[in-house]
Amino acid sequence: MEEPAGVCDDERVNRSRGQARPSLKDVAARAGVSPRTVSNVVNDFPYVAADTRERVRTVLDEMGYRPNAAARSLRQGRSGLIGLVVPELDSPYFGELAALTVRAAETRGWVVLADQTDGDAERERRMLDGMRLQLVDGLIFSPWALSPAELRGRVDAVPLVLLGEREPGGLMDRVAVDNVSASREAVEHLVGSGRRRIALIGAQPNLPNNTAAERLTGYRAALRAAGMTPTPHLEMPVEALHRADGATAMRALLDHDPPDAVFCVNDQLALGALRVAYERGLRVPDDLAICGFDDIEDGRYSTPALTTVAPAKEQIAERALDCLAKRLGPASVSDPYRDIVAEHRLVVRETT
Amino acid sequence: MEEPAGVCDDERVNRSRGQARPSLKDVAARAGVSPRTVSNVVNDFPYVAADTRERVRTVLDEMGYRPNAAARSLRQGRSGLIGLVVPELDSPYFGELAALTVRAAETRGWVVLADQTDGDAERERRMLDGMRLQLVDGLIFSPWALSPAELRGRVDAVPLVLLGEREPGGLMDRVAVDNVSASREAVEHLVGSGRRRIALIGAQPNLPNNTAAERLTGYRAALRAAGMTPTPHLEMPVEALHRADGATAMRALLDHDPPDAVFCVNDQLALGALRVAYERGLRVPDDLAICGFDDIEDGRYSTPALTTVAPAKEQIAERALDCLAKRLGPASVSDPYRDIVAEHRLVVRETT
DNA sequence: CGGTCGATTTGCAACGTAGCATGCCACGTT
DNA sequence: AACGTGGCATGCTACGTTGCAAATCGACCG
Repeated sequence: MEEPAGVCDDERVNRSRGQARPSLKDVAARAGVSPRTVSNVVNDFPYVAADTRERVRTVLDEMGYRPNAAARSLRQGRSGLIGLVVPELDSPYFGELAALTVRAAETRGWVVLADQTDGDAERERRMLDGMRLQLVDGLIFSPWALSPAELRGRVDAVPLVLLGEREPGGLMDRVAVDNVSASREAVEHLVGSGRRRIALIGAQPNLPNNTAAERLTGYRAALRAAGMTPTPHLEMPVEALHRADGATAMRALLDHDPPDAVFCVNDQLALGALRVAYERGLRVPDDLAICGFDDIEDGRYSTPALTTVAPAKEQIAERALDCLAKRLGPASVSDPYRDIVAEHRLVVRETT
Repeated sequence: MEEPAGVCDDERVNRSRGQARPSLKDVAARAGVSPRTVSNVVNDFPYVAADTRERVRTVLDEMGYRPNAAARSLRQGRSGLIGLVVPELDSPYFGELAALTVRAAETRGWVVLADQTDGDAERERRMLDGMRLQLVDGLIFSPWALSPAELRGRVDAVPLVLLGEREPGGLMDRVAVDNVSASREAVEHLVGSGRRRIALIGAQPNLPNNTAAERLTGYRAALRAAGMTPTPHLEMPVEALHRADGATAMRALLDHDPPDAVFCVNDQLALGALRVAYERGLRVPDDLAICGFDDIEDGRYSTPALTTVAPAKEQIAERALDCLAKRLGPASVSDPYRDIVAEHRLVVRETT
């Protein structure tokens, strides 16, 4: 480790590894001012003479100074990073959500650190308790396998916003659509178009995941409201919420007890089901109606195009960031936790 | 949470709200050892007596100590973060790539900071030069709008791996499939199945993006090899590489000069084209064959399922991380830059 | 019993930055 | 001429951590 030598004026542009990046001190030495003054220039502090500012700016440019994020973070106690933890980044819904979150965070000067848990409880725990919590100013977390009790038990001081999942103690901020109402509307739409044997794909009896459970609740409510009786064997459980699982469930349904409509708890399942309908030679929507949830882009271009429930994803991202911004503000501690309901709407396309 | 009594009174500024996270010093005071010893325990330094280690461990647990990432990063000059910069996180290909990268990085003890540029040149520049470069140990960058010349001009502070794009000077590591060969194989497959009027969707004449250009080259090569002459008006330009663009291009083709096959430079375009074929009542693959590129999951479940070129995405992620790991290692400086070719294979499904 | 060695523990310093308080200067006022 | 005053510049310090080297201790050897 050697000194950057202050006066070194050889510009090594194409060198594989230039010397260490200049610090405030290096710039200060070159500009003939104190490090503190350079800091004042960098941070646009008011009392800096115009010519000094000019000169320092020039040197800053020359030397290609960039603030050291670690030092800043250490000094100010803020990193400007927020964590986004979702089950999987490669599922369309979470991909879109991640994109929207990154975009929205950018306008607030935040950088997003994205992580996925693959729906694994252990990994979810690690995200909530692990070291990287010391790295982010706040966390947006979409739980999957972790029970609400465990969520409540977390000790950390970092502001946390839950997506989708409600934490029963009311001890955390949360943003989600009204899954029960939304599902109910969707299924009522199926009922309204004359369907009588309406199945559901996507029950997850062994997971504490509220989202699927709430959508199941809405489905049942719609059936009952129409004078039908929810039938257990029309409620298809799935391992995961991918296309393959939707396909498997659809095959099982068709083999045993063909319905005239399926409500799927997400679009991926619906697209899997749609594919199976095609394989079996069923006409959609004539022989079988299909409705999904999430309004992922794939569904808009499937053949036929998928009817679905569209949650206001931008709103979800924005509101989640709002929550964090509020918690990171001055009055953070005392504010009551919020349960924000994002909008949704039923988008009727060609599968119903 | 109880008030830690007694010895802790000498912490004055540290505890703002009684909830401040404990530092090594706090733990040390409570355990009756020096901060350095606590550090030794945390880092599994060998020379620590068994009972001391035990005692310190207990206190660490009690106080819920977590290392401060900023301080560590400042001290060691390494943050354990790597940046992943892609055009868009919500496009299936990059979503899958991001997921694989995050997963692979995890096994190496790295955390991924995901960013998207929306294909905007200015934003790409910002990513390459901006502050967050001071935050990450390395960068995996998938350029879109930035010209190779600009790439070369960057003052390199951290190791950089390019995805897809080749930087002509050979001054950077790069991982990509052999786009020319892969495209050629795909188009040869179309030729081999008797197609004679083979269009391409996805030319990007105004972008320096090599990927699309290379795939165009492969397409032309295959045609020539089959004794056909590439026709400009069968090479459809697109604004972006989304489904909508594929649909638009397909409509234009069908309106003016219907082909009997289309090779699309990515799957999203192909799915958009497929959708239009359906709208126009064309039978796929009888009337029109369609082939894509990327092997995104949607294509496996579309109706009919999409023939495509499958790049070895896991390999791309792993190799890119390999490059970074190597550059971050001791012999970093002198190593020659590598141009890694990832594998690919043609996956024939139902659209051809 | 002095000396040496290895095991264990510790103090000091520094990474780069920004908060705080103070010092310096020119200018205008009393 | 002494005294504010406001604009401007700068030391000093701490944020939490770890590399380095030195200090402490008991045990063992000659």
